[in-house]
Order: sequence, then structure tokens, then C-alpha cells
Amino acid sequence: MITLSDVAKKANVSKMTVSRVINHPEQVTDELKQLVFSAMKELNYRPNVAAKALANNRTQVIKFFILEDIDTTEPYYMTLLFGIAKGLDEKQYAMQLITNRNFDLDYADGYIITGARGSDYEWIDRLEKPVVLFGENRNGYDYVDTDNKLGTQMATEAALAQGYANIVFIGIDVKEPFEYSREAGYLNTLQKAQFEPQIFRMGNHSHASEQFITAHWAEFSPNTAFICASDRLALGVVRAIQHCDGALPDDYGVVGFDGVFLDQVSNPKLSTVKQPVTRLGQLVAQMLLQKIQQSGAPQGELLVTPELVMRHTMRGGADAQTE
Amino acid sequence: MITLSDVAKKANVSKMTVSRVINHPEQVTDELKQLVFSAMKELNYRPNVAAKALANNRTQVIKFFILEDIDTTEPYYMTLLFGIAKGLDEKQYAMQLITNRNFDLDYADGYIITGARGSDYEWIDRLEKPVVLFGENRNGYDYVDTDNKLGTQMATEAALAQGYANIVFIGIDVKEPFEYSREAGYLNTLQKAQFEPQIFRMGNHSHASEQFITAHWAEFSPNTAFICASDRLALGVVRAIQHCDGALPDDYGVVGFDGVFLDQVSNPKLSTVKQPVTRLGQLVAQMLLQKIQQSGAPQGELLVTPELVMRHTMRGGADAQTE
DNA sequence: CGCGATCTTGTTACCGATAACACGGGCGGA
DNA sequence: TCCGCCCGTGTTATCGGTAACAAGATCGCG
Repeated sequence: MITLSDVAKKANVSKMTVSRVINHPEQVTDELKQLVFSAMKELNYRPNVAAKALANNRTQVIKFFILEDIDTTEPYYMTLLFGIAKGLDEKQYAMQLITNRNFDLDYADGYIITGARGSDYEWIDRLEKPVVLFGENRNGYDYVDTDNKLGTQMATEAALAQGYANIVFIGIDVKEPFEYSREAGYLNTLQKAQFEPQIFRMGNHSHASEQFITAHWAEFSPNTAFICASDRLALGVVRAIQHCDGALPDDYGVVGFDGVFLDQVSNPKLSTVKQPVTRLGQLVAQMLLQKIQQSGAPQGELLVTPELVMRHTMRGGADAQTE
Repeated sequence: MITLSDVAKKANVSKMTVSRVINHPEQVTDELKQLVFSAMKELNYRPNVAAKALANNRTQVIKFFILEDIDTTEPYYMTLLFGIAKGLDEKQYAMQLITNRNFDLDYADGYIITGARGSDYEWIDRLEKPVVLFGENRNGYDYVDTDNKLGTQMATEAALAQGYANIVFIGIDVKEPFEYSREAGYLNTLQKAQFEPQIFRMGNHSHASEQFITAHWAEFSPNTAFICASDRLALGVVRAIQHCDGALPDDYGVVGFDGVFLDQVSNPKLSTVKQPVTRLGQLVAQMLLQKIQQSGAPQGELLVTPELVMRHTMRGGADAQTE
């Protein structure tokens, strides 16, 4: 294993100079920097993370809290987790996943939290290390999320562009910022186009939306598009339309939201507002690491633009024969 | 942060004694051990991983190679990854995922590898740190896997028990040990029951099996069960049966293999041989860590019994109304 | 031309753990 | 009784880095 000292010897400088080249390059003359750089390259030097962590009083561990009761076979969280792990890995950080409420808050350099409810902010406030949330929040915490509002706006605009006469929103009945944002994106767009909005809310299950649409089938005349707050809901709507012999996508259009696996296994594949979940994960990780490096400086909010994927549940969509 | 020295002071012993209590308890008298233990408990001592790693010349990192070209939205690998991460975490180890072939083999205490093909064993052989494979292999490497043979045996026995007159195997056309084992489980069971086996192989895609079954529909008389080597294939078979107006599960039964998400989102939900993927991941991790601790001692193979989940694609199945 | 300010590099101590060695006390055998 | 060995514990050095301080060189300005 190549150490700082090896590099130092090769470059005829002290360990400290090499360390400085890495951490405070502005304090070293260009001449020496070049020397050290080439020595590092020549020896293929890799810093020893453990030693660095020890010297810096760092653990190189961040804790990721999923506060919702979610079963971890849920691909959304799996994918997010994957993204976070990837983002942390780039900086040699390790992740510890916390799903139960039996917390051990020690031994970490920072925290990523998702699914926080009102009462959680009490202990979150007391955390002494940097925190970044995943998902919109209105409590002033730094966060990363999809631009939910923009997402439904894109979906709604697409439905308008395809000439659907009625555009209905199928939402999730939770009082969470992400849901409000998704509804807002739909509402604003419809109002701008002077269409009459219609919002129905229900639990986030495909059978809920399937039952609902089936039960109210008569009320949805042909040439209607359904903008759904999730792919699960969209899936149920598609099933209901098929069951009621509605013509998809000619008379009825459906767009989901999320784009994590579910959209691709359904038949036909869903049009959806696809969140770049892996990238979101990487971004939260990066934001947190940056915050740690800046000793806790605020990072603000980061809204990432989703992608509207048009497939055969909506006019104008294409279907790729994969899976 | 509580350190060894703090504990030592509290217990009126030296750091070294505390360290020994943790790592070589047999070298310390019971009396002192008790003292140290209670001091540790009282102070809620947590060892500093970085310091330990540094002193032991360990990295606390293991590398996980997924050698197949697999897109990481695949829930199977996501789940496995999750399990491994969990297993490593228990021992304060971090994982680095390697998917491209641009390896950096240094800086790790061990390796977990999945999807190795013949040519890969060349470099795997040369690895200088402990290696454990995920998935059956016949090259003598330690590994963990589902008991594939037992899985299809269970599925086939269930089909027999339900009285299906013909039992067909839909396999994947790859020359891999897992596929051979799954076919063997089916074959052996049928032969024992003196039934005539029928095996068809195709690419692992739902549309492949859907097309195949549809094209050969006439050849499959009612009272036939399909044992499939994957849930993807099973999904296609179900679609074909529905499309051809076959009665499911009365005239036709279908059992998949894997039980990772896909089985639950299909409609109706699939009967399947469910692999405990998260647990498998944990087990590989544990095996590797144990191997590291035992300085590379062989660990053998570990076959984990899967669970036959009976749902409505097979007679005798129940359907839970979740998702 | 002299002295302090500044800029660059080296030296020392320390982060928290562990291995190797040192040491003192109890024990058994001669 | 004395010597040597073993057993249990403490001391020292070390892992690979970094911060704080020290020291030498360079510079500007009166």
C-alpha cells in the first residue's frame, strides 16, 4: 500500500507538503505541486480513508432514515437507496439505513431523512450534525426532490396538446407537500387553458382507482385524459378502462407519475412522469457531503426536472418492445 | 465521543486491557472483564471503526461486482444489493458496487461477485483477498444461492398435488448452473411421479413466453400446469392463457420463480417460488466477513430454501388483496 | 540597510485503536 | 530457599493521515 510518506519520499518533500497538495493546494507553490502530483500518479497513490477519517474526527458514515412504514421491496426506495449509496461512495462514505424508530444517532457525520411527519421535526431539530431531507418540505430544511409541480404540468400540457376534451386528476389522499405540488401543476395548467379541473383523491392503490373509475364510468365521457399522482393509481385506471371496454388511448388517455419499474411491467406500458430517482439519490448524497464539508452551511432546495415518457396509454405515445 | 481510554480510566485499567476484553477476552481475568464490561455499558462505548481499521490494516470496504449487463432498475439486483448492504452494515463494513469492467481491485478487504462467466475466473483466481460468489458455481468457489433444484421440486410437487395432468417446464435458454438446477428439480420430481416431462426454453422475456404459448396453444390441453424458470416467463404465460381464453387456474396453472416484485404487480398475482433475496444478500455478506475474519478459510456452499407462494394462478392458491 | 510581515515548508503531537514487548508476581521443582 | 517459567497486565511504537506551531526565506518599507 502506497502512503503519503512514500509519495513524500519520491517527491523529496515532507508528508505535510503532500497532504497540503491534496487538501490546501493554494498553500503550496506550483513547482512543488507538480512534483507531488507526478509522484502520486507514478505510484498510483490512494489515500487511506480510515487514517483520514481518524485524523479528521470523521466517521465516514451517514445515516439514511426512511420514516414511512414502507416495505423495502418497494422499488422506489430501493432505487433511491441505490442512488444515495452511489453518491456517497464517490466520496468514500458509507451508508447506514435506519427504518425502525430505535435510533442510534451517534456515530455519523450527517443524516439523510425521508418521510418525516410533523412530530418528527422535534428530534430532527435537535440533531447536531448536518441534515438533508429527501422530498419537499416546508420547514426550511435543505432538500432534494423531483419538481412535482412541473411534472404534472408537463403531463397536463401533453394531454391538452393531444386534444383530450376533459382532463381529470386522480390524486392521493395525503396531506403532503408532494401531493399539493402535483395537484398545483395540474390546476395551474388547466386554468391557464381555461379548462375545468376535476380532482378525485383516494388511497395509493391500483385497486382503489380501478374501483373508483369503474364505479363512476358513466361520468367519464370519451376523449378524457386521466393525470394520476402515481403509477399505481394509473395502473388501476388503465385496468378499469380496459374492463369497461374504453378505447385506450383513442378515447381515454392515462399518465402516471414515478416511472419506477411499475410503468414498465404493466401492459400496455404506462405513459408516465418519470422521476430520475437514482440521480435524485446521488444528489441528496452530494448535497449532504457538501454541507458536511462546509461545516453545515445551508444548501437550499434542489428541484430536479422529471421526464415525460409517452407510451401507449396516451395518444401520441410510442411503445418500445422491451422488458 | 467515548474512547477506549475513557473506558480504561473508568475501570481503572489500561487501554490495552479494554482492547483485550473486546478482541481476546480469554486473556483477561473474569474479574477485570466484568469491570470493563460494566464501564463500557455505563459509558455506552462504541469502538471507533476508523481507528480499528487503521490499526488492523483493514479498509472496512468490500467490493460487489455485478458482471452481467444488467440495468440497475432490475428489482432483483436492487434487492440483493440491499441485503448485502444490510449484512455488511452489521459489521460496520461499507460496500462499493462495481458494474463496469474498469476495475479498481485495490482498497478492499474482500469481494462479492455475481454473474461470473468462464473467462472471468481468470482474474478472479488472481484476487489476493477473500472472495465469495453469489449464485451457484461449479468452480469450487464459496457461494450462497437459493436452492434452485428444491424450488422447482416444490413447485412441481404442488402442481402434482393439485392434480394437473400435464406439467410443462418453461425454461430460460442459458447454460448456467441455476437453470440446470431448476430443470433438474422439475425433471426428477416428474420422473419420480412417472409423468412425462416437457421442457421448452426461450429468452427470459414475458413476450417470448407469451408468443410461444399463444403459437402452440392447441398443443396444451386443459388441465396443464406450467412451471416457469422465472416470473417474467410466467407473466407471459399468464397473458397468453388469458388471451386464448384458457380458464386460470382451473384448466391451466402457472408457477413462476423469483418472487421479486413482478409476481405481486401482475394481475392476477403469480404463484411463485419466492427467493429470500434480501436474506441471501445478508448471508453472502456474512459469509465473506467470516471468511475475512478467518483469514480466508473456505466457507463452502450455502443453499437457502425458497418459499412456495401459492396465489391465484394455480389451483389451491389464495390471493391477498394488497399492493 | 535593518526589521517586521508574509509566505513556504518542515517538525511535532495527536486522532483511537492494536501488536509486540516488558515486567512483576505466583507457582512448581530442585 | 532459590530459580525459572508462565500468566496477566501495562508500556511503547505504530497504522496513515492532519492541525498547530516552528523555522527559514523573501519581501517591502522606512
